[in-house]
Amino acid sequence: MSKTYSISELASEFDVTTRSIRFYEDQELLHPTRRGQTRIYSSKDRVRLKLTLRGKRLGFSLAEIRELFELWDETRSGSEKQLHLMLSKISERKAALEQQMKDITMVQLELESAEIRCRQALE
Amino acid sequence: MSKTYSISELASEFDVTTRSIRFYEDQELLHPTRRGQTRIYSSKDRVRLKLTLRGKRLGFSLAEIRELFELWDETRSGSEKQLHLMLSKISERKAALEQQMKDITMVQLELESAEIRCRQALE
DNA sequence: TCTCAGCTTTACGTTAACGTAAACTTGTTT
DNA sequence: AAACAAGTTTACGTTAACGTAAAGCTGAGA
Repeated sequence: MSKTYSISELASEFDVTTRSIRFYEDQELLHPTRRGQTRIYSSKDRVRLKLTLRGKRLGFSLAEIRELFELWDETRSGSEKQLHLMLSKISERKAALEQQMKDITMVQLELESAEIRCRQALE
Repeated sequence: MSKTYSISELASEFDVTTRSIRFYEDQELLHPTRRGQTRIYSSKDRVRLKLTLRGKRLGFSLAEIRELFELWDETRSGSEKQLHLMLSKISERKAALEQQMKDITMVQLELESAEIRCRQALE
């Protein structure tokens, strides 16, 4: 038996509300089992939560994240068509991330020069 | 007289709707002048629109973007306090961007391995 | 003069991602 | 037994960032 987690453990570890975690389940990003009516999260669920939050920080919608999860799961048993779909989704994402990298670099430069301007204004 | 732009010029250049551009004005991100009732955008407005869209791609809210614009403008005439506030806002933003860089790198790695897995599944 | 593209304002509608409150169960401690 | 912490469902509320009519003004061309 590998490790399991309660909802509040995950909530405090990743600093999100239990409401959010349940909402992610509602959106089918997580699939905890139950002991009685209580949710039990596997380490797979934990990883998915981490990935979800990371995706959110990058501006992915929950629907997009879910789509990637599903495609990923289908990859094992995926038809050739599914696999090509996955590959195209992946390259979409990669392109978006490269654009973000560029954006970040630009904004960092702007922040640098803003900082210099501030420091000069302070003499 | 430096160059000016109509709303639809900017809309098509940056591939946003005129609705969005007017909304950004409503949120005080842009300050076009008028000729009659028609909006005239300066090249400063154009730059701000570009920065706004870049900020959005990075997950900044319009309110945050506006805050940075305002602080930036106040920097010229800013008191020492204002300048220090700006500096702290800047370092906040820089930290967030560094986190995003890390996130992107992680997700890129994951996408890479997903891609490899797909290609292997295709033989 | 008419029309028509392009601009305008006003204002209600929509979606995503939760927040918040109410009312309930279940296990544990006093 | 009583209370308390931690979990649950149900469901309405909220905010951001626009979408989408509806209805009107305005200058250039046929």
